[in-house]
Amino acid sequence: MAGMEKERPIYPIGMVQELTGLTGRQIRYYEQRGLLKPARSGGGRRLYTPRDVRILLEIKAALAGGASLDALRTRAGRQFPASATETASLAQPRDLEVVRNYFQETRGPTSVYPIDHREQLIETIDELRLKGGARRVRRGEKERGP
DNA sequence: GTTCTTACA
DNA sequence: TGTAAGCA
Repeated sequence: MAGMEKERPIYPIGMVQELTGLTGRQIRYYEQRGLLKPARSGGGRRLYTPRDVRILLEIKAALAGGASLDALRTRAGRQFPASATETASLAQPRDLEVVRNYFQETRGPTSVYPIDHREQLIETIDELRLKGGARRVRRGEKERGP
């Protein structure tokens, strides 16, 4: 069945860094914050599944869109990430373009990201942008950095 | 050589 | 978050 592929823990953190473009520090930090729980090898090494990689990419995109780790952690408690709609909803209306741009232009890291999911995400974002109207960023409002 | 934990700028 | 130290 679709979505029932084997998700064996196989990637060492170094590989995950290459796949996501995140630093080991960030990856471990997100785990510390409860967004991930990778398996461990006998020697204590972290082993990530393809799903873990997707989750990290979701986090990266959501964070770029202005979402907070706490907001993401709330979702993680259940079945993070879930859907494209949910990912898009994590971003602030004014930052939807940032998230959309990420999924639209990102190359390497998305080699492990389901293309259909990405396209669905972009469509969802476009819908939200239209529905939410062309809300503009208020001048003087605090910006979020990486 | 790679990853891990802890700690500090 | 980055980086360094000291291990496994």
